[in-house]
Amino acid sequence: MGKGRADARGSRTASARLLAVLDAFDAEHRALTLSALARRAGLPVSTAHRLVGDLLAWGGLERGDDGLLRVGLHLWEVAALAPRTIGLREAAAPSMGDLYEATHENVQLAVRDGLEVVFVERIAGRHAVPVLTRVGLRFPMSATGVGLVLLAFAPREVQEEALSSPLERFTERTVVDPRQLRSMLADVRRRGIAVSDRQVTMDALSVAAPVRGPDGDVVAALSVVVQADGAEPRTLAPAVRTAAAAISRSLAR
Amino acid sequence: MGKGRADARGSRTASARLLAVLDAFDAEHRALTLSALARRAGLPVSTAHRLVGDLLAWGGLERGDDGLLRVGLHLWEVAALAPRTIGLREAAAPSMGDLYEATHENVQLAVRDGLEVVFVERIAGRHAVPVLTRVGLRFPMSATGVGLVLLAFAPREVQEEALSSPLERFTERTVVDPRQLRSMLADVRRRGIAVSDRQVTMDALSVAAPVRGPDGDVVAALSVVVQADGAEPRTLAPAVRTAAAAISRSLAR
DNA sequence: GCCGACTTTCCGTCAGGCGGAAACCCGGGT
DNA sequence: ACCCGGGTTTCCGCCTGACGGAAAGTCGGC
Repeated sequence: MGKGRADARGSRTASARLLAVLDAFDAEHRALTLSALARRAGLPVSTAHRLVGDLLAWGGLERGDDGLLRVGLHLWEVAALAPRTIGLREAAAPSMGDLYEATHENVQLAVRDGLEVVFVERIAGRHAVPVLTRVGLRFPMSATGVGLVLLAFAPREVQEEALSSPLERFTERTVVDPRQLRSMLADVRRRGIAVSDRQVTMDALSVAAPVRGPDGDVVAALSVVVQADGAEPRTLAPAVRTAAAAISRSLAR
Repeated sequence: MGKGRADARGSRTASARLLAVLDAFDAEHRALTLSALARRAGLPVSTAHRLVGDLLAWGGLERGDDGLLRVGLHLWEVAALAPRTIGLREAAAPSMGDLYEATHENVQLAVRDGLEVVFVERIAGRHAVPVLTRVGLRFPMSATGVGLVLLAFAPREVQEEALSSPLERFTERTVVDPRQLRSMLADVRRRGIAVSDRQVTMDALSVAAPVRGPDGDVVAALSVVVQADGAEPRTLAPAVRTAAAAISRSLAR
């Protein structure tokens, strides 16, 4: 019988099939052949072929000179209308620029989706520490600086759920004990700033602050990532906090 | 040919219907009620209702607290995998940052799609001239700086087609005579730089240079937009050209 | 020239998409 | 209180056009 994922294949709606085609792409698979795509989507090739044809015509996919299929520009255009993307970016860009100019380090903006954070914008200097986050990527909330902020200010249910599932470990310093995490979160709420010290990679440290929407609830988190050794988070905190506040202010209008 | 418009409603494939739902959103309509959406997509409400349901479940749309429908984060995630988005952005970010720091003006990156340019990235300072372009927006090629660059280096057929259709006018200085445009393009090719002087709005001027892919063909255009009066394009040109060259270089590896 | 992997076309079957209609919900006007 | 208009959601019978197996076509490697 089939391998794991291709099971319920007879019983999917037409839309689900089309969306499965899109889901076949991810950060490791940005270019696919038709049959690889069909395989990953759990669809017969002939079906995939038709759906891909529709998507190509629409601009949701494009075929490169090498014949491989990739995500298309038109899809990106409509996706760029997502409220927590464009709107936030526009509002955040100037302050992020300021912060970058002041620090010359990676400046990142992220929002929460479910139990994960999604990075929506990033300004990366050429001299900044290389980090493994990238725009469009998901991360668990428990490790990163932005994650701590977004978790600390998330609704109760979300916090409970996040704390009840086992915490993913990245480094020896990653916090995996729920009790310890809980007290860190309280600390974040009190100080309005989060520090993730080597919790995601051993050479990086990030300082994050909440960005608030018009009605005061936290809608995003801003962070700066710096080299871990020798860095002094205390000096960064005020800059990050004020930049985040500036973004909040421009969201308010 | 045409990207989907709302047309003959009976004769559409299932996928086309789903994609029509997405196309109902644009820069002026980022949040829609179900019935408005149905109207714009040219679909019966009940059909739209089902499709929207599928998209909500998948994360392609989300329903705000106000009950309105908006483009969802998950759609944006997969769209972020588009090659001419993420890849370019990553490569371009540092140089764009440098250019911004040197000028403190709007720095923009655009690619060509069909007969139009699409802006894929922009760094906007708080002191920069307000411009009407925005990330994710389309523009005709004939007016903007980036458009001139992308048109000048586009394949013959594209140039012919662009020159044969009537050119859109934005200001009194917009070039609408094909002969004149043709000579401007030759000039752009010769000098490796394009200047759009008040051709899109009367207060702005942009200077653009080509970004080349690994095999030497022009894949994008980089531009700086400045206040039109008093600006001296000649001083900007070298900076833009070198930044664009730096991006080309980092694409080559 | 043969073989394997991928792409594209064809077509008979029948699941499930489609959309009209009716029920439901909600706020605002009188 | 009542109705009315606009939106949303549910229901269900008809019939279309999606589905996918199979075969033909294409390309490249050995």
